[in-house]
Order: sequence, then structure tokens, then C-alpha cells
Amino acid sequence: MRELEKVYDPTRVESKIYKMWMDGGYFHAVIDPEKKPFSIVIPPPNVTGQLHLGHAFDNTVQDILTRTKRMQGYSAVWIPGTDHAGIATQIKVEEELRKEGLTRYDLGREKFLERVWEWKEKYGGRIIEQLKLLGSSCDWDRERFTMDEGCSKAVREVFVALYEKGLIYKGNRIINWCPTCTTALSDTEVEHEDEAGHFWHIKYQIKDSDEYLVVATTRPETMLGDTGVAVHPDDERYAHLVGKTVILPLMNREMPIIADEYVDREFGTGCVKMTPCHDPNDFEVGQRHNLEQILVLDNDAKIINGGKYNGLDRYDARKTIVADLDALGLLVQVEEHSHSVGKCYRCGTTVEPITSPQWFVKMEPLAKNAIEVVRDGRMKFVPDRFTKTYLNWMENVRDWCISRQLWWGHQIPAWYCADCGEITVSREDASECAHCHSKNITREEDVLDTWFSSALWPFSVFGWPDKTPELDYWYPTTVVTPGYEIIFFWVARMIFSGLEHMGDVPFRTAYIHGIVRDDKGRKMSKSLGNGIDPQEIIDRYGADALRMNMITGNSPGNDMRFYPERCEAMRNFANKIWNASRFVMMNLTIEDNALPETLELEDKWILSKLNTTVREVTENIERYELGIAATKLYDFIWDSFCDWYIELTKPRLNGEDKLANISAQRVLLYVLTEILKLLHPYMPFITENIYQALPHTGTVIMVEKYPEFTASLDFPAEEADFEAIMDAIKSVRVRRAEMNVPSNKRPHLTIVSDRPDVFETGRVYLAKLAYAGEVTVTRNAPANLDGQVAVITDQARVFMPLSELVDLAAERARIEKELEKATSDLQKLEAKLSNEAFTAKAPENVVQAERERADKARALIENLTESLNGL
RNA sequence: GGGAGCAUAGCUCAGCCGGUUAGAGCACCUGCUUUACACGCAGGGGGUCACAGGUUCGAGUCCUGUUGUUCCCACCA
Repeated sequence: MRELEKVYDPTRVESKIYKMWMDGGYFHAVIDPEKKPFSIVIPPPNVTGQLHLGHAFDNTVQDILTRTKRMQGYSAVWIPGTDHAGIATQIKVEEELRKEGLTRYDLGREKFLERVWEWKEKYGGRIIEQLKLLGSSCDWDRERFTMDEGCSKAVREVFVALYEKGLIYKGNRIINWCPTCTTALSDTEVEHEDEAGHFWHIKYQIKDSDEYLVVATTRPETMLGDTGVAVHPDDERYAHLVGKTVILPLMNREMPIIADEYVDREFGTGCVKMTPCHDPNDFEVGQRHNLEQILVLDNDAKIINGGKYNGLDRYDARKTIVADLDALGLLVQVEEHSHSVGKCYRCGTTVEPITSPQWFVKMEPLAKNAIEVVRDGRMKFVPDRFTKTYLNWMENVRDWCISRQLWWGHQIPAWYCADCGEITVSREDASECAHCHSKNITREEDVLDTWFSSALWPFSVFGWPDKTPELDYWYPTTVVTPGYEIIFFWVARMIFSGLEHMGDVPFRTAYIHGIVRDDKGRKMSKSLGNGIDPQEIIDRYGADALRMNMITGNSPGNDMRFYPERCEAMRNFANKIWNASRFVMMNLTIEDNALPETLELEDKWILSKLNTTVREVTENIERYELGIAATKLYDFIWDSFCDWYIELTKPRLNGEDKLANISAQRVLLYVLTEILKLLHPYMPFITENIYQALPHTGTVIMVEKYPEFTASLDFPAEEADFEAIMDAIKSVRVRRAEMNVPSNKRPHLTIVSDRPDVFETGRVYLAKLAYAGEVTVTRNAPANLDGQVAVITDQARVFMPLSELVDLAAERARIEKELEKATSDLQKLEAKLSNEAFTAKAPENVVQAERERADKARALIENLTESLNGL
């Protein structure tokens, strides 16, 4: 293991490491009353899906949380699984059929479903395999599918329970219809987009009169289904017409003129054509006024009940109707008009509002509890702003249309009786009508909204409706991590479902994240072709680099842009750790990582810094500030450990003193091991890989104990002292760089400080890291400073005999500039300190800190003046 | 129409409870075969924290408004 490659190659080890974890069964969680439970259910990816960067992000978050908690001694379970994704999957299989010149109807329901299951078997595992490439530590023994037996049972139970409670009903109501997917959609499945359209003003003649009303519409084809015209009850312009009859052009249908508060007098002409079957508002107005309902669009959005327009596609009908109206002189005006159009979230087709007999969940009673648990804090959103988004939606939620005219999904357990006309809803497949016992029953063909089963996911995966130990132990789950785009689809529905069926929230925290965009800030999509395959990134940079990249540099809930180049930085980081470990191993003669009995100053410094890092990182993760924690680890590892501590140990490792050598090894190994543990949840592969090569007492790092703050390793005073030495080193480096001193020039340094003991300890490091020859430490400045260049830090003045390299004039200018800065700083500080309001009101420690700054500034001015005089 | 986010270095973004001299990565400049790493080391340049008010001893951070931008929700035909 001492012959490690200079460059870390993740591709060679990641799959081996993953296999080792799998073989060891480390992902499997068991119920352990001695341990605290921690649980996450995966937002189940679509079974036909491919891993994209959004998944990579989402699952990295879950893995970090799960791995951290597992190491912290929780019984941490992360339940994986996939979603049957009703419409999406059915579309895919239908597309495949189309290539064979077939439709699903050619196959029939049963054969078609066989095809979908085949498809599922073929592609359903793909995304799971991709999740493994990421390093996801899911409990694969507990993998679920929304249409597996257990989940189906849960769906059935919920449907029947809600029906029995009167919370599921069937009704002929306005729903969103997608003519391409030929199914109803819920409100959440419709995406609204503003589109440039027209506003057609049409004359409707009053019966037995020369008078006309003018109505305006954006969808003229719907006029075929008009069954009334509405005006506002207080609108004096039309008061005389209310109750009269108007004649629908083209159809010559007589329709009433009604008065309803719904009409906005200011908008358009103040007259609204009423199409109860194709507009949600008109539907409601129509119900209030008993308007006739005439459906004029069929399932393919072709005209029906429209006389000569029958059979025309909706847009062809629109053109024809407009032309006909124009020919009749009934088209009074055509306005350019931008209006919002609803699109199907699966296929993008413009949906049509259509009245249709569908199944609904009655939301009001369910929403009430779902609002309460968030209001009273039983469940919280991170970041908090999504609370408002959620509440706003839940407070205004309308009944949920759950039936879909698809074949792939959970078929609704309802049977219609041909004899008595009643509906039988049953947990077991019905063989007779529950009302009249007729055998003449047929099953509802529709299936349920795919989100109906996802809503039950946090408890169906643990075996509900059976009472299981898993439910007892792991429900409610600790946290879910969805993107904000599925708050309504999924999060909201899980909340009311959990409350209704489990009597408790499905999760304590919803940690909501943003979406991953491309480098130009655009959403990644197939049509733009700007998607990035995570697998490609993994192949190129490693899963660890991808994970780390996803998690750093963004804050909770915000979108992030994905730059492949940023992965390079994280790959470099992995390489840095690799090489630091190589260094430690190359120097290793010990077999265990116990700390030495005596610690040097620099040891205490790194251990104390490590300790602080442990505390802070743990706190950050606890607060879901994963990015901040990652940055702290990155900085500690690269800056403190690699750039400083490793360099600091070299004198001991290369020196003659055996004991010193061993003690350096011990601290190095100890810190490295702790670093690997801390970083493991973020970069699981490389940390495990290195851990396996180091002397260790555990089995695998993924089940090692997560580091904890250790009071006995807290050395704040020593930490500060050592930083004074670092300060001196840095200052000397800066001066040398400014003066272009070649690195082989090693001048004698004279350090003047009130803390000679500290700098005495630091001599060897100044020599090495500040490229000094000899180092002398004194309390008082030497009498003769001729030819000395000084650098000044808070705790010391360092003199270097380098005046031959100095341009005296430039040096004078430099010092004067520094002096000027110091003087102005001091003035500001003195002004602040002489401000009584400040000294009286600011906290003592802040005032004290300002006093110290002022003292330092004074000392600096004194020293600079002295240097200037010395020139 | 309602609501939310964002606006900080050339680029992409951090910056939690208001408290020293505002940070990182990338890019840029200078130097370096320092025996872990050039996927590296040392150093450097670069910011009126969108704008205008306000609160405060003190504001990138809190409040109000303005502008720009992105998004979500909504039944004005």
C-alpha cells in the first residue's frame, strides 16, 4: 500500500468499494431499540427514468444525511424504490407500440399491461443501478415499487377507507382533459403558460329584437356549447335584457340571458357567453342558473354536438367558425390578446376543461389537519419560506381529481351494477353488487393518479396497512428531500395522507432543494438537449467529485447551475486527500492511531482546529447546512492539514529524533483518520478506500463512529500562539515575494517579540516555511538595525538582513503607505472608542476587541516609524 | 391579481443570530523541478455588497420603497 499511484483514479476503485459495502450488508438497517431511529424514504424516481443531475443532487443529500446519522449511531434506514409513473410510462410503451404500427387498443388491456410490465422489468432497474454508482447507501433489501403488492394493498385500503368516509366521491364535474394522453388530469398536472392569442368579439342577437349583445372569447369554438349569456346583476347597460332570450349564431339556439355576480362589468363588453361544459366558471354559473350542459368536444378534442362542425379538430373548428362569423358580419372586433393556456405536464398538449364523470378526493377536511400540523410546528419546512408556499396552496386547495383514463396504474376498486345502478367499492374484488346482490357488475376501468400511491409512500414502504414493527420504529420518518417543484404533487399529499391514515405526520422535516440548471441557468431538458448525464461526470471525475460539487456553493432551496469544470476542482480535492494520505502512509511505521503522550505546539494547534471543525460541521449538518459544512471540511483539509500541518511535521519526520518522529506520525494518522470519517458522508468512496489502507480497528469507515467534539483536545491558547508563528511566516513570505528574494536565499531572521517562548518553539518552522537560515529570538530589538528589513505582525517584528536587495526609495514609499493606512485605521478606531454611545451600548467583548485593535495599530505605527527612521 | 427568490470580484456562488480588514472555486498576473500532490506550492491584482431612504453605537446582513431578473400560485371570459 506504500506504492500508491501519484494521481487518484476514482474509476478504478468505486465499484469495488460499493461491492464491498453491499457484500458486508452495511446498508441494511435493523430495528434496534437501543438505537435512535433515523429514516428517509427516497422520492421514488420514475420507473422508466434515467438518472439526471437532479436525482444526483437529491440523492447525494439523502446519502449524506443517512451516512452521517448511521455513523452517529442511529439505526438509519434509507428506503429506496421507484414509482410506476402512470402517464409517463404508458406513453413510453405506447410509443414503442406505435413503431410496430399498433395501439394499446389493438392489444387490449391485459396484453398491454403485460407489455408495460415487461418494459418495467427491462428498464425499471436502470435508475437503481445508477443510484448505486453515486454511492447511495440505500437499504436495498427494502426496495419498493409503487405498484408492488404491498403498496397496491395500501392504495386499495386508502381508497376504500376514504370512500367509506365520504372523502372520495364520483361526480360529473369540470376537469382538465389532455386530448393527447386522453385522460383527465388534476389541477397540479396542468402547467399554465402565457400565449399570444386573440380576443374575438361576437354579436349575439336578442330574440325578437334588432338588438345585439357582444360577447368576447379566446376560444370561439366553445360557442357551440353555449347555453346562456351572463351579465352583472347591477349592470345598467344590460338590466333590461336579463331574462330575455338570445340566439346563438351558427347554431340558432335560444338561450337565456342571466344575471350573475361572477361577471366583471369592467372586463370586455360586460357580457359573458356561458359554456358550462368547457369552462370551470361557466360550469358553476350554469349550476346556479340551471343552464343546459352541452358537451362539444370529444376525447380527442374534436367537435361533437356541433352541427356541421362535427368531426373538426378544435383548432380547425376555431378557424372555420371565425370565418363563418365574419362572413355573417357577426365578428365585430378581433383583439390581440395574451392569455394563460393550460398544458399537460407530461406531453405539453393544451388541455381542455371538460365536464366528465370522474373520481375526486374531497380536500377540505384533509387540508384542515394538514394546515394545522405545519402551523403548530409538528412538521417544518427547510428553508422556512416554503411554509408559506405550502400553506397558501393547502388553504385554497380544490378537490383532487384522482381518476385517469389509463391502463397502467392502480385500477379503481369500484364496480357498477347494471341492475340497480349503484356503485360497490371494496377491499376485495367484488363478485356481486353490495346493494342488490346482482352479479351483473362491471369494474371501473379507470386507474388512479400516480401521485395517489406516492402520497402513501412514507408508510406503505413500511408495510402499512399491516401493523409492522418497522412502522412503529421508523414512522414518522425523519426528513424528506424533494425539490420545490413537487411540493404540491408529493409533499402536500403525503402530509394529509399520513395524518389521515397514520394519525401522524409522514416526516418531521421537509428539506426542500432547488433544481439543477445548466451553465447558462436554463432548466435541463430533452428538447433543449442541454442535459448532462451524471454517469459521464462520474466516469470523468468520480462520484465523490460529483457529489461534492453538487453540495458545495449553493444554499438550501436555491437553484444551482452545473459547471462540469467545478467537478474538476473537486476531483483535485480528492487528489489532494489522496496525496496527503500517501504522504502519511509513506512515513508510517506505527500500527495504531493513538495520540502521543506529549503534544507539540503545532499538534495542539491542528487538534484544536480539528475539534472546532468537528463541532461546527456537526452543527451545520444538524441544521441541514450541508454546503457550509462541506466548505469547512474542504478548507480544514486543504489549508490547515495539507498546506500547514503536513509541512510542519516534515522536520520531525526527517529528523534524527525517533520519538519526535513517532509522535508526528501519531498525530498525522489520528487527524487523517478523523478527517476521513468527517468527510465520508460527502465523499464515501475515496474515504473508504484510503481508510482500508490505513491501520484501523474498525471494519469499514461507513460504520465507524462519527467524530465528536472532545474537550481534552481543545487548546484555544496554543492555537492562538501557533497562529502568531504562522503570521510571522506569512509576513516573511510576503516580503520575500515583494522583494523577489530567490528561494535559495536563506537569511538569518531575528524575531523580536514579547512572547519569545512562543517564537522559540516556532524557530524550526520559520526556518523551513519562511526559508530562513538561522533564527534568533529576542525580547528586545538589537541595537543595530543597519541593513535590516523588518516585517511586522501583531505579535512580533522580524528582521532580515536583506537591505542589499531593497530599493531604498521603494521601501520608504512602501512603509509610508503602510504607515498612512495604520494611522487612518487608528483614527477610525479612536473615533469609535471615544464615542460614548458605542462604549456604552456595544457588548463588552466587541469594545474590548476594538481596544486591542487600537493598541495594535499604535504598536504598528511605532514600529513602522522606527523602521522608517532606520532607513 | 397575489406570493416568493435572486441582484456581492471578470464568471459561478457562499456569507447562519447585525460586530475586526467581505470569502471560495474558476479565470487572470508573478515566482517555484521545496523528497505527498503541477489535479501542486508560495505570492498578487480585482468588489461603492443593484439603487434610495430608514432603524442602530455599528448594516452585505434588519425595515420601507425603487429598479432589474427568475419562479410559483390564481376561474376575469
